[in-house]
Amino acid sequence: MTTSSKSKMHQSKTRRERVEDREEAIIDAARDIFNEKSFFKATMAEIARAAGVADGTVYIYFKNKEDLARAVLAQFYTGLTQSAQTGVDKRTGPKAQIKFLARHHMRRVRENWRLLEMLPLIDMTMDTYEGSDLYKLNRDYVVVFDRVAKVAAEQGLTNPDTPLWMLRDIFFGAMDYGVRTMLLIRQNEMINSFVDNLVSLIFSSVIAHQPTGPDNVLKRLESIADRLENKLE
Amino acid sequence: MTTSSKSKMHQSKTRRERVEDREEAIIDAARDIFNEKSFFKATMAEIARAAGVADGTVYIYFKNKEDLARAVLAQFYTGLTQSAQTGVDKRTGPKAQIKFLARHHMRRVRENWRLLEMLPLIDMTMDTYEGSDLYKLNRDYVVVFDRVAKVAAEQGLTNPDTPLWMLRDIFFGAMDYGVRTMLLIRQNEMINSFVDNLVSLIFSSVIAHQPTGPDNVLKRLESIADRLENKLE
Amino acid sequence: MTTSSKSKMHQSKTRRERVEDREEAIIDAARDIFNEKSFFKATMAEIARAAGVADGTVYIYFKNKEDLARAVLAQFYTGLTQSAQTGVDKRTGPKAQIKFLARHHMRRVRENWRLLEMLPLIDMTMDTYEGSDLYKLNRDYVVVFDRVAKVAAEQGLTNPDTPLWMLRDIFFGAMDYGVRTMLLIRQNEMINSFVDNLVSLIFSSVIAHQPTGPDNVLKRLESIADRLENKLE
Amino acid sequence: MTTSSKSKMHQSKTRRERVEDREEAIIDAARDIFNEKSFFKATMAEIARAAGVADGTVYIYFKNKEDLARAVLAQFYTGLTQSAQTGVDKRTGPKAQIKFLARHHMRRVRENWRLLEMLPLIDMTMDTYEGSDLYKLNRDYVVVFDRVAKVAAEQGLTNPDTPLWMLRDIFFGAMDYGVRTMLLIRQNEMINSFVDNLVSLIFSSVIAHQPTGPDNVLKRLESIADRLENKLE
DNA sequence: TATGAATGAGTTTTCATTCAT
DNA sequence: GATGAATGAAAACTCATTCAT
Repeated sequence: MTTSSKSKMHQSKTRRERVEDREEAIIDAARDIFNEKSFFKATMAEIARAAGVADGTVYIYFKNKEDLARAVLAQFYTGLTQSAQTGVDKRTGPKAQIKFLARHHMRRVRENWRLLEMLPLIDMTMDTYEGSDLYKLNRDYVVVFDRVAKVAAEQGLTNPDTPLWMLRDIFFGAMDYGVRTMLLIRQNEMINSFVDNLVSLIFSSVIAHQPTGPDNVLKRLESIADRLENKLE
Repeated sequence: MTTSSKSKMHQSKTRRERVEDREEAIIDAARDIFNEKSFFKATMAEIARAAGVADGTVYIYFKNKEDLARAVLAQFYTGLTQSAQTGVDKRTGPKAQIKFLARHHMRRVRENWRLLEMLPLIDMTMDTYEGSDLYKLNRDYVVVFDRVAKVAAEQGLTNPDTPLWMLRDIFFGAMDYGVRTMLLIRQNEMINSFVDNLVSLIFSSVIAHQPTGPDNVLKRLESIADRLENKLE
Repeated sequence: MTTSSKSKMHQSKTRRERVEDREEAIIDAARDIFNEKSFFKATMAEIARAAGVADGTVYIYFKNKEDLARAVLAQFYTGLTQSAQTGVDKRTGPKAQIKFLARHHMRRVRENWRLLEMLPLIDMTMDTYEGSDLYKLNRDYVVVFDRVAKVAAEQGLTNPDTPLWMLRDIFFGAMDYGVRTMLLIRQNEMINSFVDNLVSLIFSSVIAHQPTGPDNVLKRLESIADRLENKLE
Repeated sequence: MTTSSKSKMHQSKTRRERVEDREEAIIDAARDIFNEKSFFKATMAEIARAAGVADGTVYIYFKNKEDLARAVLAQFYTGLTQSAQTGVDKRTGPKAQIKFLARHHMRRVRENWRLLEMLPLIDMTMDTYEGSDLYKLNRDYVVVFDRVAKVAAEQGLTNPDTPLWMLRDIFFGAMDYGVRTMLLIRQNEMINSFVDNLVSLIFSSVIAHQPTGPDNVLKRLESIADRLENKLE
């Protein structure tokens, strides 16, 4: 590569573009390696090799291994949010949208679960997770769900007693766990059935939600019984 | 522990007992360190120091670091299953039992979440997770839930369309995820509220078909009164 | 084990005998392990296990690993010398005796070559090899050859210009080397042919001056016939 | 090594040259340490220190300790073969050439005997010694002898009954053994005398090699006596 | 910017040896 | 004498990170 070629205006890539290409190549390579071997078993040399750059070059773009991992997760979440939102926009009605989100999430998690395991390893270390870039990106992602769930709630499709954040934890938690057991011991293609059940559960709670007088009393009595029982331990 | 069981009065412990104590001391120390620092950041030297033994001693009891981690998880699951079952036995009715299991699970996971993160690191490596000791212990634990959930299903308290294993994944998944978000950004003491919502979600799908009758609540209250009386004697 | 049983006169072994048995058992086990794995790859625990004693017991009989190795080699050389001398005594004429020694040596070395590799590892460390016990035992062994070779020289069967010690080095050196190449790349059963050639080389230099007379051969055959007759009685 | 080969005058070495220097420095250091302390007693840290590099640097050039030892032996054998062949080429006549080879070998072995002891430790481990690089290098070396010995045989200077490989084993075996006893208990400078005797032995065997009728009968009778005698044991 | 050789702290693991029982 | 659990010094090897070119 001669220096003269760099000065021409009609060259295909600007210096900035080339730099961005490199950065992306490194992130892509890191994502694959991290996802294949987990954060601790992956080595920087391996990642550099996969990216087609020298060991030292990685440190020009990323301060250290953890920083690189953060960038990988950031890229992952950004893409995830984007495709999630795009899919939601294409659909009508909260139920269809949530179903899409569920399927979309499970597929992506299934392909990248080892990547996602890095999150607590990396970010929880920092006392200041809230406020961190990664936290914000994760927030952006779940907001896609939140918006749809809010509409569902407004339409009376979900149980008004369950706060949104809890619904969200149940939604994502069930899927993350489900993906793992599917990977381990179940056929891979139960995602659709899993999603149907999960979504119908979330929506079904409201079907009969018409508390009457005696029901309320019973509920309160049950709650009292629970509390007494737990104290008995 | 009675002293009478020892053959010689002038020595507090037999050699065998001391060996067992040591093994337990090492497991205990390892559990604490693993839970504090995660598998990869914990060092064997650190664990040995915490257990009050020399570095080499750990290797008398455990073949290597992974083997030690396996023992830690085995001990954890065994205790978890035991206390779960004990708590279930003390309660009447699937709903109360499931509520107990949920609270119990969340409390334990909250204190040991980094420990539980070791599981995929260790056991997924083996191609034969099914059939591994750890798999069996985990199985034993979820079976406690399965039994209760089965009764609930038989009583028509849950949605008959949702298979048991899916209910299980939703149950445990929601909690594991919930614990994390609580640790990160929410007040620690939302567990009760979270559990109430999760359980009501699981049961709610049929709430209208077979409402909890006054009989059940009365029975539970009577049972609680009995136990309180016994305790106060 | 009660003390009373030790005081009885009719017991099969005296205390001293039992101690000697143990010592021998340890040496035997050590010999096998050393020969199988070499000095550095063999572990004391392994040897103790093979000998059927506890780790610490080995150190009652031998100061340390090197000391044990020395004892093993001493036992080996003692036996080697003994069987060499016995075989020589049974034969008549230097040539037959040397041939026997050669075959005997090669067979033993072939079975124990890794054992013999310990010698330089152990004894050369000491600046005072001459004067060491092992040196003396090795000396005793080669003396068996020396005596026969001296007779051969006196009978003019060997080249009078070659000093005895050189003949000895050639003799043993050729065999030790030959055994190795046989172990590595040649059929195991070339020993006889190798010996014939080596011995004929040593003797051949004078083959023309004093050809083996018919008398000698006749004498040997007569001696053999005698012994066969004795054996058949 | 000429300076003209470098592209820039102001730098003494190119990066590539420095890398090669380092590799050689490590091999040289390793050779010295291995030769002084033997494979197992030498430590990688010690070798690194002697080579003037950090511990980790050694592992850039050699996969592990065994690999380093292999490189040391390879370098040793390559040099040995080269100087042997050069010396042979300078001389005329098989006898003079063999004498040179003998002296050359003994001098080199005397300075490096502990190095050569590594060979069985390293290469015998591999089931496939034949075909290994080290085997080939060793082969190349003995071939220098083989070629000369073949000429000697063709000129009728050696006993035609002794196969070449046996002559080779006797030649090298006698010397390796001789070096050891010289190191241990004899004056160092007996090499020349040893070589003269060994070579004359190898060549003398043929002096009188003209088997006549009665001689053959005697030989056969002797062989029979041998066999009978060995059976008598 | 890019390179990749060099670094060296840090880790796991082994094993000869000791010593309380 | 016998035991075997405990010790802890070593040693091999790894890898994130740096820096001269």
